[in-house]
Amino acid sequence: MAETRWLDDGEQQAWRAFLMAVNLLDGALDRQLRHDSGLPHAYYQILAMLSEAPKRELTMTALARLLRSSPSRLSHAAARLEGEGMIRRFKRPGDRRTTIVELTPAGLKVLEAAAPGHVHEVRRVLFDTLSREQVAQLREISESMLSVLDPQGEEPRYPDPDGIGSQD
Amino acid sequence: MAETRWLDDGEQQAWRAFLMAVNLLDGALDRQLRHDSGLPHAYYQILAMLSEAPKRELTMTALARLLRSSPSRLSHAAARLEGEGMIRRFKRPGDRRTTIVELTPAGLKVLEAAAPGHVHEVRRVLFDTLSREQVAQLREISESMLSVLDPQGEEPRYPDPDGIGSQD
DNA sequence: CCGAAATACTTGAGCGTTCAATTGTATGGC
DNA sequence: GCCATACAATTGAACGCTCAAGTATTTCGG
Repeated sequence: MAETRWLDDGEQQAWRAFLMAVNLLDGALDRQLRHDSGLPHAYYQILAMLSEAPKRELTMTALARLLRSSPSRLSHAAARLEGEGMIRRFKRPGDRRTTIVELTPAGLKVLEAAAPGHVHEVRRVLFDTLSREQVAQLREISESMLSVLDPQGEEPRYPDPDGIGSQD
Repeated sequence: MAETRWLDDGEQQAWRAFLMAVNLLDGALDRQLRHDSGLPHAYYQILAMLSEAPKRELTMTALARLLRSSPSRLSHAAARLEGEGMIRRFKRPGDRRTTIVELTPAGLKVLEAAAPGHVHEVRRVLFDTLSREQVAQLREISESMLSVLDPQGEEPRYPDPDGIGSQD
């Protein structure tokens, strides 16, 4: 391997600040959601994603792909969420490998109850502190990272027929 | 609570991209470090922080503060790292509540061995994809978040007497 | 000084994530 | 049609993190 090119001062400071911020951000969101709704952030995202899908259902694989989650992680999560009645799982007729996950009315209720507090927290720790310009910058930076971290990154766009909308 | 102000399109897209990116970034760093050195990213950060401290030692509380880690988390981590001989813990003479953590030569070796691969990965997924300007933007955005997430945020500056430098 | 409160850290249970292995099902080559 | 391969999802163990509770020590008010 070639000689390591260490981070210069600017990079170092950006990196450290970024790491700390992300670390704390994640903790804050998770804590707020867990406290107010009993859901970890990752589980909230599952419900949110389902709520926007046509018929509020997706295959496990599609859902995992959208959330950039491993199949295993999703499977474990689905087990809990199904046990609590927030989602339902059933095999797709015609391909018995495929499992379809559907958001139940109970799950939708939980999501809708959790959404306002969550959005409030996202605003508090992120958007309220950033200018409109910084939001655009953050988006470009994030997409830049995604181009490396997830080159295949498709982001299927639904017409959002009757999901509850921009709750995340 | 007042009517919820949902995220507008720009915010929504920035937020989603940011979430995915951070999620994948964290996974990538953790995977690389675990694979190449057996250390989770959080543990690597502990060693890195210690390596920069005077005499390569800090109290548990100071270390936790610097890493924005809970005392509990650090305590668990220290137990494992000590068990593997990478750090050493001892009581401070004069205040028997206080525990001092010291990076051992063995711990420093592990850190130095892990550093190049880690920095390479950080470059690959972050700095290589960003312009110099974007790095500055990311830093400001991060510090903006920190002002809310960690208002007390002191960042003690050591003269870096003989830590191995900018390995993180 | 004495007891209450603060400080410093540790512990154990519960939980989500990861990784590797496993099961079951569909498909493509021949 | 058959078998190897790919695909879809699940499982269980290991492990790090969180939270709440606990231990030990020090400080501080009256």
